[in-house]
Amino acid sequence: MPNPSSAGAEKRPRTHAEINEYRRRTLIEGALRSLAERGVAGTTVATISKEAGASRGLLGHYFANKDDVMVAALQHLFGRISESVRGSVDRMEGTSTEKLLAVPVSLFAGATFTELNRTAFLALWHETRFNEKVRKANRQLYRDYIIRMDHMVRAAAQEQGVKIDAKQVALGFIALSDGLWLGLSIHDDVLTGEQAVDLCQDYLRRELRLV
Amino acid sequence: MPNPSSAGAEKRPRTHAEINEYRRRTLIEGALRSLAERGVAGTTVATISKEAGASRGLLGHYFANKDDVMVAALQHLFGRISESVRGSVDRMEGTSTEKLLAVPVSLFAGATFTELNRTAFLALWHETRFNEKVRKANRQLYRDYIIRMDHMVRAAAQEQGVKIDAKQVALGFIALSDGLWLGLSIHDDVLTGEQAVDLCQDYLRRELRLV
DNA sequence: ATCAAAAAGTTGGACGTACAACAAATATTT
DNA sequence: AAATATTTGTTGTACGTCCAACTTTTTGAT
Repeated sequence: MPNPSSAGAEKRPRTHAEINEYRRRTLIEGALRSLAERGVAGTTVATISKEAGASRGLLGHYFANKDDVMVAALQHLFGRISESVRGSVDRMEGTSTEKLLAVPVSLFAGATFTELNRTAFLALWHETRFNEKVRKANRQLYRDYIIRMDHMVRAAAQEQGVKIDAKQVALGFIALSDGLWLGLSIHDDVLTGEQAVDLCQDYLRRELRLV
Repeated sequence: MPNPSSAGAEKRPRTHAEINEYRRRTLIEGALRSLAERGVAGTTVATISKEAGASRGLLGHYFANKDDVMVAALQHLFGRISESVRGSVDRMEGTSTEKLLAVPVSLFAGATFTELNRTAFLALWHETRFNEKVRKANRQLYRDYIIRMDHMVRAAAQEQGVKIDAKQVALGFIALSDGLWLGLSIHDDVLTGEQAVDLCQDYLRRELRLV
């Protein structure tokens, strides 16, 4: 009875409700670990189950099929990152502009910008293109993300008294940060997280006419 | 004896040299089509061969294994795009600044920014992360790409008489355009090619203090 | 120029592996 | 005891690679 590789010494759940929550979570996290380590082609029901410390068959008990695990994994990963960013931005004191500039900091911070998150994201981005269910889930997640960034940019622009196309700037920022996530994911040696933050903040400052 | 799906009415090659060139090319193009249509997990020796109008066994005659086909496909795709961009930029009359601003135009032009190119690139980006050979090939291609962009940015900056970190701006541009390629590849509805060009040119103009 | 031997190109089947999904049996909680 | 959780074995499919047979082009001796 192996435990999930990276879950540490968690107390074993006893009640059905606990078990259910625990298995779902560890299976999803196992899927993310497997995707990060082996990619889409190398991720199988067996590798996911092994990473989750469960048997092959158990996956079928919690998910209808492999595709559904991928959807859940995408939502889990996106949710984790977006909550982390939102949490650290909402918690801080400051103007709308300062909050906007804090987004890239949070996005490229150690807790979020991990090897696992980057590589799993790349794998799921790929999956988005070829898996109908994953594409639909991703579409919704991105829609919300764009709206949220649009609001933040709009607020900051109003604060600075500049008239800009907030939607366009939001899309530019998202494209830039996605590109940096992707680029750094592929070439670890080209760019550091600090440079990525600089590039994003620089972009936002210029659009807000702060430099 | 089926012909390659999209090759049209090409004359059948007769000499061994012609045959060799023809098969290599059609197999690589078949691999790109298969990757674009089916993704990494769905691309098999059989799908590549079918797209190329060849039998399964022939792939082994031209490539040592499937990985080598992927490497060749990446180099082919990257080379095709980079030659297209370089060609249209070198051909034009104008200042270094104008040439730099023409890069995104060429990058998001119809001939280059196709569904096939975008989707195949995403698949190969994914492959880069999990396939040693593909990663090495991609690393070299990107190194050259970064150097080329760095030179162009440096020349434009000198022309405008501004002092900027050319390497940083080059990386920012590459990240932004990669993000746009990726983003547009995933959500066809969010952004048009024209908007992508605007975003890239806007970025470069601000960095060059042109706005 | 001819034509048979050699080389290169090409095919489809065989082999061992591995996959996702299913099923039947066992263990644990309620 | 009933319901739920879990494991292991099974099934049919599909994979990459290898290979022996076959076809077409090239070579070179005449």
